[in-house]
Amino acid sequence: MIAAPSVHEQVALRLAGHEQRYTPVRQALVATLADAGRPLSIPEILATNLELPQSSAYRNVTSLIEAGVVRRVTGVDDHGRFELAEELAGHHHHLACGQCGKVEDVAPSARLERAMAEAARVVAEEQGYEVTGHQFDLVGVCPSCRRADG
Amino acid sequence: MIAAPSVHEQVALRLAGHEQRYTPVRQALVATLADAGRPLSIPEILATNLELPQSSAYRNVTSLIEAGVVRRVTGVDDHGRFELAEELAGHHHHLACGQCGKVEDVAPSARLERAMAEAARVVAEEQGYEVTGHQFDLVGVCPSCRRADG
DNA sequence: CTTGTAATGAGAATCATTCTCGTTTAGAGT
DNA sequence: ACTCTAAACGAGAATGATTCTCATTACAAG
Repeated sequence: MIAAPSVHEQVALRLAGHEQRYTPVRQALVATLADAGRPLSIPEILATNLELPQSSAYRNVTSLIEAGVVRRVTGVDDHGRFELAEELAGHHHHLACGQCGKVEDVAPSARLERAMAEAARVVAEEQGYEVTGHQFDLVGVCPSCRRADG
Repeated sequence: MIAAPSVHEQVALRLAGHEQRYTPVRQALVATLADAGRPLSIPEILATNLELPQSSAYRNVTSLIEAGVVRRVTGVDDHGRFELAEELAGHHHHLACGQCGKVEDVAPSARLERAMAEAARVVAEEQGYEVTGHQFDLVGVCPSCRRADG
């Protein structure tokens, strides 16, 4: 799966809006995240970009987050995980393996989204919050960990 | 709000099952979490237990997690947050403030739970995962941060 | 009362992440 | 193409949450 060309254009545009350049390192990061189609940790990103220094990975992921291109996802283990913002990758949810920590994307269903929107509205009213988003994560055991468990 | 007596009994029982004692430090931790009614970070726990050493807080929270009494929740900032397991505190969801990081408990609605259960079933079938639980977090801005923003 | 095992707490160690800083590069203007 | 300025780079140090180490203490059973 190759990233759609428009993704790179949008990223360049957003970075420009923050007076930041769309450098080769950043292009590589965006391409890696677009290809993966699931949130990646920094070690996972480094594993697919052998030449990339750790400090550059962290610094540029932060830059991309500031530009609104990338979003940080907190999974079940200690590693932060990163994915393209929903405007670029589409709205979706996550399925995390509680044993190995791997995270997959899950497509949203209309019924679930409706129920969540209603929940957000109710909570906003009851607690006085301004609700800006939601996160729905399923936790389970992935096929390969199920096999390992026996 | 005082913790129901049965909570302490259940905790003692579960710890015993792991050959661990329900010591004063652990009682204090459970009482603190039960009183709070929302996930607390270690600094928050220490703030309400001035005599408690940091290393004991971390060690005993870990013990309680291993005994299935406490659950770790990852919020919007760097601090891990801890709450009583759902068997003790009841099933619920979270509402996190994206600015100050505070996390509140939110009661589940039947309709939302039904939609989530269906989503879990579909995903389990499609991806081959064994789904063991879910997490639904709303993100927003809490009343006091809304005021501060102006 | 002894004895084995769990728990304690102070400090060191670990590990993800962020910062520092001297060097390099991209892009606008000449 | 040449220069200039600010952004970006990368290696390593620094930070900060969390975990580990270890000598000491407290509990439970015999």
